[in-house]
Amino acid sequence: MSMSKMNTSDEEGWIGYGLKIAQHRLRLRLEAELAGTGVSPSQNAVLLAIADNPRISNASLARAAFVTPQSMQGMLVTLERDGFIVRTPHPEHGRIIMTELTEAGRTAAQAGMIAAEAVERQMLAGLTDDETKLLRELLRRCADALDSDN
Amino acid sequence: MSMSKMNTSDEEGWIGYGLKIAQHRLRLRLEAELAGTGVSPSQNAVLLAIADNPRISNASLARAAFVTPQSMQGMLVTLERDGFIVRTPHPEHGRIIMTELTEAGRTAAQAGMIAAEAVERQMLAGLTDDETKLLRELLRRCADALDSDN
DNA sequence: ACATTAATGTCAGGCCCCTGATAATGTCAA
DNA sequence: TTGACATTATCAGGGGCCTGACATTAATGT
Repeated sequence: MSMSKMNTSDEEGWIGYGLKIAQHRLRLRLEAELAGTGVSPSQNAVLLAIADNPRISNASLARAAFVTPQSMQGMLVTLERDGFIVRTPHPEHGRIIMTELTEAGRTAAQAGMIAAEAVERQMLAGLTDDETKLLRELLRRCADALDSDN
Repeated sequence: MSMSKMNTSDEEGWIGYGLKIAQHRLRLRLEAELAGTGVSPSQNAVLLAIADNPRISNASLARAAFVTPQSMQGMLVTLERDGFIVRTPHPEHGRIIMTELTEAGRTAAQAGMIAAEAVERQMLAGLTDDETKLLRELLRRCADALDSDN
């Protein structure tokens, strides 16, 4: 594989690989941190989004999480089945269904926020403030370069 | 949202979020680039791993891809069903099943390699060589900080 | 007013990844 | 040899994401 191509900056493999590893471990750590709450990392993100934006619609949640409405629909069905949210039709807009946290949902969201902050802190423990800021900027520039409709 | 919290380096949200966005767009771009080959990004990664390591076992592939043997098992079943690989029992070891590329698999792997390189280039188009090297190092340090068994 | 378009919610089906469980095959020490 | 342990492969079931297809409602243009 790749026999001595020491031309530019290809040392030690692709950035896409490092990206995958970092997010893989981030997910594992967050799963472990959320073990007591009964929600997955993805579900936790949805609960936090609802906490920040009550009575939000399925489509809006999907856009916020960068997933399709069908994917978010599946998550909301599960979250409602498990008692973390309730979904009620919009009083005026006949088609929108509002999603709100239950008491269990608020409890889980609060614990999930603490868990997410703890994992983020652990991930950045070895970085200085300047390095953290730089990393965020580099990631944003990579994402921008990959944007389909730039 | 986020009303002026200019304390340290928390500007513009979490690194975990930026990580998710970058990998999301990377996956979308790679899916588009692989559209003609009939394989997904995950399948492409498996084909490349087999190309680099013929007669590899399911368990070894799973370790290389950081997934469980059960997950890899599902992918191999699909790849064999679609004619990209063949799986034959190991002549000596009795339990191991060797995985090898078919002619279609080799063709797809070659096209997939080109596609992956193209997407990587696009992602890093706006970064200097030094910035690329720094990004790779920062990602590695983040992954190390999250390692369970460090 | 009417037709077209956009937005929303939903069902069905598939892929990728996970945990739990099972079975068969090395491997190695007592 | 035998028994404990590790490795490998696999089945079953679930979560999270996707595309395709559909129906309903809102918004818009003529």
